[in-house]
Amino acid sequence: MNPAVEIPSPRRRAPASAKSEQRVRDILRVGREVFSERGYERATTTEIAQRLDISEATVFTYFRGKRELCTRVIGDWYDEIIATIEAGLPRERDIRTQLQFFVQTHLRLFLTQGTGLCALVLSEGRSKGQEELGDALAPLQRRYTAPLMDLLARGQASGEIRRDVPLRLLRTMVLGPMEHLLWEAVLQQRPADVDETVRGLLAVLYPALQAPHAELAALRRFRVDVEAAMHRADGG
Amino acid sequence: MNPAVEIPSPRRRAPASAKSEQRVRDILRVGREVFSERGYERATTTEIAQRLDISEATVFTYFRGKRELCTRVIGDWYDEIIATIEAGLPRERDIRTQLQFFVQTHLRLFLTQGTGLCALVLSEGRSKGQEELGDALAPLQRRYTAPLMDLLARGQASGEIRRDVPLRLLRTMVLGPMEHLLWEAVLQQRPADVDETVRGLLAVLYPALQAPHAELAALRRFRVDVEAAMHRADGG
Amino acid sequence: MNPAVEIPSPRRRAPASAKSEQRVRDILRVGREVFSERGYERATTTEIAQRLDISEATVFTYFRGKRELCTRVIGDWYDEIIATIEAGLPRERDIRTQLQFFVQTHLRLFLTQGTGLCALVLSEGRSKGQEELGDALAPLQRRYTAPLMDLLARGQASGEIRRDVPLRLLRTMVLGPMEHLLWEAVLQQRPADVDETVRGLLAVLYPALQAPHAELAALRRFRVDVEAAMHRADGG
Amino acid sequence: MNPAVEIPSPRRRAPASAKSEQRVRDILRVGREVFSERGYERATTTEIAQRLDISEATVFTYFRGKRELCTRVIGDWYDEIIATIEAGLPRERDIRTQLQFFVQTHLRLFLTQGTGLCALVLSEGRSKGQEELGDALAPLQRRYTAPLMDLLARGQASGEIRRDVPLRLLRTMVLGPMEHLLWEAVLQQRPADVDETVRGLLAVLYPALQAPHAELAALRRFRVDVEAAMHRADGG
DNA sequence: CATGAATGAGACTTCATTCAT
DNA sequence: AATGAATGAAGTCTCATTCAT
Repeated sequence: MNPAVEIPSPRRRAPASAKSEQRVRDILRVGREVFSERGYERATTTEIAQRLDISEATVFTYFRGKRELCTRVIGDWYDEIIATIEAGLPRERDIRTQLQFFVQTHLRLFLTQGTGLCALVLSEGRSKGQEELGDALAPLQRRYTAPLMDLLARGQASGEIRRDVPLRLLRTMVLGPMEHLLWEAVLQQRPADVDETVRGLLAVLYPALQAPHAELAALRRFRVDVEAAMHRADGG
Repeated sequence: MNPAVEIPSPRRRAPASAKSEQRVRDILRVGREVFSERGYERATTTEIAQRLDISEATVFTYFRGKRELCTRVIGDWYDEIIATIEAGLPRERDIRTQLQFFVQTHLRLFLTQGTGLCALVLSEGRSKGQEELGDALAPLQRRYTAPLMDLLARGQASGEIRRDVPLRLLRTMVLGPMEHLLWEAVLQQRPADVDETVRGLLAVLYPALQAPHAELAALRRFRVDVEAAMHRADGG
Repeated sequence: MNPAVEIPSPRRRAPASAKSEQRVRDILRVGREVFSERGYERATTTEIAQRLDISEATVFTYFRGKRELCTRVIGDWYDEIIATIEAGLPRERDIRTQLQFFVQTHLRLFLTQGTGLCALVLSEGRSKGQEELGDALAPLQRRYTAPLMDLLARGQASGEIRRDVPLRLLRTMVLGPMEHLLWEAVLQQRPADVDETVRGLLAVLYPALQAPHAELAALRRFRVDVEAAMHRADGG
Repeated sequence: MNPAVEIPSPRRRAPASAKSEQRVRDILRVGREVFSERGYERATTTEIAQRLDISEATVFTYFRGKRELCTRVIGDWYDEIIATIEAGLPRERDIRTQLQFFVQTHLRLFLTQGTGLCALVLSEGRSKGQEELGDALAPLQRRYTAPLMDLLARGQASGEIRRDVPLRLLRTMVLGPMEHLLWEAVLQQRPADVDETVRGLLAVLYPALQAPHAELAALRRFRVDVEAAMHRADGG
């Protein structure tokens, strides 16, 4: 028994019934709105409560505090993204197609509902004095980039992706431009044409990732294939 | 001098002596430190004043308030970057060399002191009720990317940079990975070897920007056209 | 540089001018009132501010928080007691006289203004979760009992106090009844006749402390001395 | 049963079944634990409910509120002590033996679970706006010290205890050191050897309470008279 | 010009208590 | 009888900003 250790008085347990689960969802939903609109510091528990027309105390019945709520908001959002990617990634297709899916899905999710959250993560996750949040984010960040790393690794194994450059750098080449596009979108409040952007991005990006001469070979094969297909269509 | 922030706008007095100007510079310098270390909300006028060993009230003698000080800090920072790039860019050398200078200079400036300011801009330019700042930022953002856009355009003109992709996208391919590298560096507290990093980045990046050989270019265009046609057929 | 260490934003320094010292004194004075009337938990910074007709924020300009204010209040009070004892203790007189001074001074100080503070220290200094306050008190507690321990030790050296019992127990025999008297006074809100009480207490207490047969010897000597004095008065 | 707290006073229902009584006992038992560990203010109904694994609301079904529960807890505790002493006191033995029983029983009861409750009484019986509790405590306090007073009175009657000092003071000499020992034990987290402590305490204490020999008594009275006369001459 | 001093406004958080079910 | 759920009221503390000197 160390006398210097203060035993904290136990917190109220958050209920777990159907009704309360709804409450949790409501608070998370509105919390996501407010945090993404205002950022962590400018978001207030008061505003979250007001938008739901509930007492501020109720928010604290379901979440230990502002910080935990924010962590949950971000965590849930990551989970959604990760789930969407993992569920939809067309693993049987070629690497380029998978990459395109990856990029497109991300941009769509971010641009349609997530610019605020994106900024939240980007700015709150890194500034000094936010290590708790940063720490909570680290594993999510890993799970979040895992599919991409895996994709690139498989590409290297199959020879579709160049092997003369560390994976880390390739990842940077993919995520970097994506983030930059988001940043532009955030600053300009302009929600851009995702599909068009993705096509353009891939056109520049993929050659950089390909094995040095593979592109030429692939395009030639492609041309031959298309030609053959046309012949089949014409003649058959 | 950035037009959006150049009015000193003191509330009661307009100091113009040499001593006053030194004060303004001091406050801007320390303000930059503090804002970049802590972000806007977590930065306090108290801390800024204490680091200068002056009274908090003095800060308010020279700046209308925290917000204005922050705007000036950001504006000055942009000005510096722009000036450094514009002054040093070796316009007589080939495009790759110029690009390398651009990338290297940026990474150096950012890694030295700019990651915090970068996040500051990101988080402040956005959230609700901060439109003023966002508006003040837009022209800076434009001037800031101008040298790069110019560089890429000259590259296209000279045939060193591919012409089959919009400039905007090429810019994204340059700035995106740079920013991502910075973000990684900050999160991992690993002060990265700038020169080494720049070399690696350019090795992957430049080929993607280069004008491809004729056959390659034609094949690429072909592929893009087919894809677009497919999309039209699919989506309508 | 450990990224997990959060650098706290620096606190405002408490001013040190004559005016501000007066403020500190005022707040300590009223803080002493309120803490002693209500105990730590029920005392509020709001009430302290209201009684002084100042803003609550002002209290926090001069003290880091409620806890620090309370610690200062208690510390100052101890200091007063210690100073009074140390200054007034008649070291040239016999042990009994010194002990009487010690007991009397304490009871007077406690009963006239300190019952609330006494209860504050007794109850707040020991309950779980108050270790910070308890720790701050420990050295005071030592300084506070030091004169008594010294007194008893000198008594043992001179043969006036029995040596067959550990000092600790003797100290308990002195402080215990004193505290009990205070406790009674606190609970009954009855401020008791200090002088009368002290005389009675000493009459019972001192014999218990004396060397087993010393009392008899001392009283005999006393009687002889008084008689001699009377003779001198009559005859001389 | 303590008259001041015997009314169960449920707000809406008056449960009287065996099951209900068990609930009341459970809550009182755990309430005692929590109040004694944390003190009144820092104890929470949440913690009491959680330790019993019942709903907070249930506590309020059986007690009007926190305050009433606390009053009952204290009352029951007093009742227990009083009952234990009254039942076990060996009235047929000599006074010293009875006193030893009294002291030993108290220390044991206190050290087992009572130090917190002791402080609880001390802090709750006092501060402003708590007069109700203080009033409820007074009769308990009286019943609680009654056996000791009786003991000492019988000692005086039989000549075993000195008669030259008011009973009240003798009581103080007994209870005071006991309480002080408890306090030390709590502060030092050292669970003291009760039997050893009691022996030591009695060895110093009892002689002080004993009727002195005739000469000694006369001399003591003489000394006190002289002192009183001096005081009259000096002050009054 | 510089600042010591003060503060209004508001943030997060806790907890005893109520009430419908 | 028991409780899930909600909340009013209150408390501590922070900070940009003002103003007289």
